[in-house]
Amino acid sequence: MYRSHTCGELRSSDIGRNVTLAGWVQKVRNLGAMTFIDLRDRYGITQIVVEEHSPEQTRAVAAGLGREYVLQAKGRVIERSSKNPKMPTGDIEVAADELTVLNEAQTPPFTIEENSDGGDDLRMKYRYLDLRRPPLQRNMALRHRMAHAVRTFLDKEGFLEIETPYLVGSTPEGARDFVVPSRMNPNQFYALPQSPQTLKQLLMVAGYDRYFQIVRCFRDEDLRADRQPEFTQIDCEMSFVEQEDILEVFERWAKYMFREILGIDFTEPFRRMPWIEAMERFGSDKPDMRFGMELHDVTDLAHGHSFAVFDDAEYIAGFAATGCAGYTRKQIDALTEYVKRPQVGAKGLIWIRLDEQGNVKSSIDKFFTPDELKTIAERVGAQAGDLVLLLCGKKFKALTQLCALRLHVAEELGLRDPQKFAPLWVVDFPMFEWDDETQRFYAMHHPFTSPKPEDIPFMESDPARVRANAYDFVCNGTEIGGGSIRIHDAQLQALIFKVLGFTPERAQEQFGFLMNAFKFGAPPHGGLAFGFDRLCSLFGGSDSIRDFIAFPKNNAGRDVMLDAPSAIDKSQLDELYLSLVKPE
RNA sequence: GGUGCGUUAGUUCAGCCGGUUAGAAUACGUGCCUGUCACGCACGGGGUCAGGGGUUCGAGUCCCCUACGCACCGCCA
Repeated sequence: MYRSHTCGELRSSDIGRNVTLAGWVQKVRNLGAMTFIDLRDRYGITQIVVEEHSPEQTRAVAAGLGREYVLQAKGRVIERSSKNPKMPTGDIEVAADELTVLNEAQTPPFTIEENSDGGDDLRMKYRYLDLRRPPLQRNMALRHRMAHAVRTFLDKEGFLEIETPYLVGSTPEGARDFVVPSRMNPNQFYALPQSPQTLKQLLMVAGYDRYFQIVRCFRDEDLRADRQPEFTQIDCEMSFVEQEDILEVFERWAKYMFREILGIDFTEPFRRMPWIEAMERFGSDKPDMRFGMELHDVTDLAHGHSFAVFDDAEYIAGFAATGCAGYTRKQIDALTEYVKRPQVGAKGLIWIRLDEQGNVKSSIDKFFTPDELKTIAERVGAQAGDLVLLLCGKKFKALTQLCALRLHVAEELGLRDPQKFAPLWVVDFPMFEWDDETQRFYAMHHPFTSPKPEDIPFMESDPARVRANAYDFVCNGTEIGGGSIRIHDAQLQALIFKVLGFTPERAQEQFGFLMNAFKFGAPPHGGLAFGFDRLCSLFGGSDSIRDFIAFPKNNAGRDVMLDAPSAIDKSQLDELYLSLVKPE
């Protein structure tokens, strides 16, 4: 028996027991006649004490220990003469009778403690060491508990977890596919699924009216802090449902998750907001609702004052930065610099200061009377002590820039509290999105999304006007999930493909399997998928999903621990009928 | 495909306007220390300043290229 207890479980009630612990040596504090050893496993840390009267052999082992040695300690639980209230096990320690080194360890390249001294890159290279650290172990445990809670809830609701294949066919729309060559089918390729979208719709045709899967998805696109080439979705689909039925089930699910995992009760229904309203009030289809500072259109008030910047702009809007009237010139300049960064892309920033006495001061004093400025300030909801920030330009461009500025100011004001959660549903997304580059419409969600029945008449005359039965679940400015009611009618599906510029032949070639299936009795259906990694990072209070994935990829999509991707042997290439071309 | 920032001891970083022997903290090693828990004290070892090229009497420092890392834009139905 290697151990009788873990390193996290002994308490003062265990005093007097003979125990055996095993774990990793986190720290050795040698005081001369006595030595303290912090022994760590994933359950916690227990202090082992070796004293002058301990057996000679034990003292010798203690003297030779290094960091991360794997150690077995046998001894008696005793009360500490000086307790450590910071540790759960801080009232006791184990007086070692016998120490056994189960394995030695090289000195690790960074400290394996609550807060490591190692940088991201190094910790990624030695991920197995980083994963020993308590924060990562908490994250992995959180992820496990969340996956478990998902399955518990959906099982109770009658959902079946059904696995779909990872080797599937390539799809032209959407993200770039990862492809896998087929040895048995020369010059042909599988693709790894970007999502099991069409497969789960086929399961609906097959009558599995409540399906879910916690499933890996693959997209060969550039990475971000919250984007990995392989990521995990909670993928769900239901038959004989309308949008309202799906939102009802998954709102209960989300509340269940908040309650089970975080102990937070949401008694009120989640907010709902049409897409256009989210864009106009927050400049984003995933607004952060933890704080106010909503955007307001002031175009009518701003035009016609001989201020060319405004008069030339299609849209002028802004918001009141709460309590920022005291911002110095330097701070306002910094905000101006911020919006002028290429990532934001604004040309400049207009401000109106509304001080505590109600006086106005503005960068556009020359063009507006104080009363006119006050009217603008009132429109954006400014109170005394606020700083009104205005941007202008093309409508959605200005709104998007204002969104960035709003989040930036909120960050500065500490309003983006990771302990606070503001969930909402964004609904009524547009069906199509125009792409200037290719001069055609793309499906904003995906081409199987159903349009609002009342908008179908505009499908060919004014596609931009058509709204979809599509919805996103948003929390704290992050898109956590999204879905739609699908098309189950082959004719309507054919019409959508037409609007998207598919010839009937091409639609048949790419999605024939789905359209054929729809001829055999497809039920009305719809569903949604949640980004599980993002959900974990949201619940874990972190911005990076990498902290919640055991073995993530770096910025360039590389696994620096495995050193993948890598070259393969000529013989492997030959088997696959592949030859390599030198990159430019 | 693009933009910005970065790369100096095992690690995290400092290193001014280009100047003579490149520092700190921590980790590591040795010794001392009976209540530590960020133990303390003393001593010690440890550097291809990412790589290459250039400017200069002289480059960690300035310029160019490359590699790598991070963040972002494009992209992500």
